[in-house]
Amino acid sequence: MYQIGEFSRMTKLTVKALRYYDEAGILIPSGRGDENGYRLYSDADYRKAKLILLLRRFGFSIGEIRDVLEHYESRDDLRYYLAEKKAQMEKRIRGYRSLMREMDAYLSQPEQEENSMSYKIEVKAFEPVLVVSIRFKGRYEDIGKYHGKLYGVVKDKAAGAPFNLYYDGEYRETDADIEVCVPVKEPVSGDGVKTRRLPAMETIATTHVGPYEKIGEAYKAVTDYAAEHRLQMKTPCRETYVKGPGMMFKGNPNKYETEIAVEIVRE
Amino acid sequence: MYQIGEFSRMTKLTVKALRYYDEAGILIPSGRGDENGYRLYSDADYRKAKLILLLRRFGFSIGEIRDVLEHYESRDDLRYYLAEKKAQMEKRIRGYRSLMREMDAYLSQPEQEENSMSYKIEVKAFEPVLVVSIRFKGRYEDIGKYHGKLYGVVKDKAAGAPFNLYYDGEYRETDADIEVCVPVKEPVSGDGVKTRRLPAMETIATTHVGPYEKIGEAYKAVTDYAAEHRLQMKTPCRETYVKGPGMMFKGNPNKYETEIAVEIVRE
DNA sequence: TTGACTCTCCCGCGCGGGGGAGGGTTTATC
DNA sequence: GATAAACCCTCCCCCGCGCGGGAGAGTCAA
Repeated sequence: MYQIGEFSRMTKLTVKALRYYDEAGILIPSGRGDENGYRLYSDADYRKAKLILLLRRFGFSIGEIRDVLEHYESRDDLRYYLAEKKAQMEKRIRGYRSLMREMDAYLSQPEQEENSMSYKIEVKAFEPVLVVSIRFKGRYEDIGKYHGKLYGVVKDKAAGAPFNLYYDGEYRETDADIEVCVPVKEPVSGDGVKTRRLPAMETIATTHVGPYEKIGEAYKAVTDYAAEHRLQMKTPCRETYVKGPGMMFKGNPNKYETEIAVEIVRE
Repeated sequence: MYQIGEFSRMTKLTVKALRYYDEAGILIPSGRGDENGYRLYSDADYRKAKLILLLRRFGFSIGEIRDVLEHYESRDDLRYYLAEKKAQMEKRIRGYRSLMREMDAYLSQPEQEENSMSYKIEVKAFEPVLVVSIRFKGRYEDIGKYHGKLYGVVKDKAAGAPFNLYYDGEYRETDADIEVCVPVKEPVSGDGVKTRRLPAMETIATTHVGPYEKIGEAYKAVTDYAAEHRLQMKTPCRETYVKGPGMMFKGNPNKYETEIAVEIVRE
C-alpha cells in the first residue's frame, strides 16, 4: 500500500487531484490508515489510475470516467466507450464544419443594407375567436411538442392557422410564458387542453417573411411604429404561423411567413 | 430609444444578458434615463447587438467579441476575424483527429500484460560530482529552457549526461521544485548558474526505457523495491537522461532511456 | 523540536449568465 | 385615494468543471 505522496509520483497525478478523485468517487483508495486516516492505495488502484489517466487524455470528463468505471469489465467495454467518445468528437467536428460553412455563407452574401427589411405595419382588429390552447412555461423549442398535442385533439376541426401568445414582455430562454393556440369551429376537449374564447383585441401587426431567428426585425419595426404613433404596447403578443415548417419537412426557412400582432392601448 | 425589455424582444437577448453585456463593456446602452437610470438603447445599439449575436453564434467568447468591436471599422475587418476563428476551429478539429488516432492506436495495440515491464533495480552509490546547476520552481516543460541555458554556459566542458533533481515528494504540475544539472570537469560560471559539488549519495536506481510519460512505472518499481527491502526513500530524487530527445530532433520516444535514482536511508 | 507528511475544510478561478432580494418609478384600475 | 401591476435598478449568490492554494490541525520518525 502506498501513501498519497508516493502514489502521486507513480501516477503523475497531483495529490490534490487524487483527493478530488476520491471525493468524486472515481478512485477511492482501497484502504485508510487505522489511526491516522491516511489514504492507502493498492496495486489495483494503480492500474485504475492508469486507466483514468488514459481516459482523461482522450478527453473524458470525470463524470464520464465514473460511468466507464462502473461498467468496466473487460477491454471490449472500453472499446465501446472509446467508440462513443469518437462519435462525440465527430459530432463536434461536424458542428465546427457547419459553423465554418455558415461563416463562409455570411461573408459571401452581398452586403445587404441594414434597413432593407421594410415591414408594412397595419392596425388590425382581431375578432373574438374560439381556440383550444395550452399555456405552459418553458422554452421556445417546446412549442412544437404542444402543437402536436393540440393537433392530436383537434384533428380536422381546425379553423385557421395556429398561433402563439407570448405573455412575457421580454425575451426568455427558459421559463417563457407561452400559450399555444389552434382556432376551432366548435369546442373540443382532451387531456390538458382547454377550449376558450379569445376576446377581441386591437393590435398593430406585420408579417415577417424569412427564418424565425430574424423575427426580431419585425418586433423592432412594430416597436418603432408604436413609438411614432404614440401607441402603447401590451402583453401578450400574438404570433401566427401563416407559413411555417410542416410536420414532416422543414421546408425553406426563407419562405416562412409569420404574422406578429401586439395589442395596443390608445392614449 | 428603447427600454431594456423592448430591446430584449427585438434582439432575442435576455434582459440579464443585456445587463451583462453592458457590464462587460461590449454593448453599453447609448443613453440612460435622466431620473430613473433606465438603460436606453438606440438603433445603433440594435445593429451592434445583431453583430454580437452573429459572433456568438460563430462561437466567439465575450472577450473575443470585445476585441472585434474595438477594432471593427468595416466588413473587411470582420472577414479577417472570421478567418482567424476558422483557423481556431481547424486547430481544434486537428486536435480531435489526433486524439481519435491515438484511441485507434491504443485499441489496435496487442493486449499487453500489466506487469510486463520488469525493472532491474540496483542499489547504486553515486560519487560526489561537480555540476553546474539552476534550481527553479515551475513546470516540467520549463526544464528544456534551463537546460539550454546551462549548455550555453558549459559548452564543451560537460562531463557526463545531464540530470535533474526533483525536490518534491509528490508530483506537481506547477511550482515543481527542480534543479537541472550538468556535470562538469571544472568550475564554470555564468548568469544565474552556480557550480557546486553534489555530495555522495546512496540510492536505489533503475533505468526506464520508453516515453517519459510512462516513467511512473519506474517509480512504482523502485517504491515497491524499497518497501520490500525496508529502505526509506528521501528527496530529492535524480533523473538522468541517458538517451533523450536531441536538440533538433525529438527522435523515437520508445528508445529514450532515463535512469532514476532515489536516495535511501538504511534502517 | 523540527521537518516531512497527511488530514479536512473553505475559498478561488473563468465563463456566461440565472435567480432572487430589496428597492424605485409610473401607470391602470378599483 | 389606494393598490396592484408593469417596468426598471443594483447587489449578491449560484451553477459546473477540475482542481489549486492555503489555513489549521494531527501524525510520524530522527
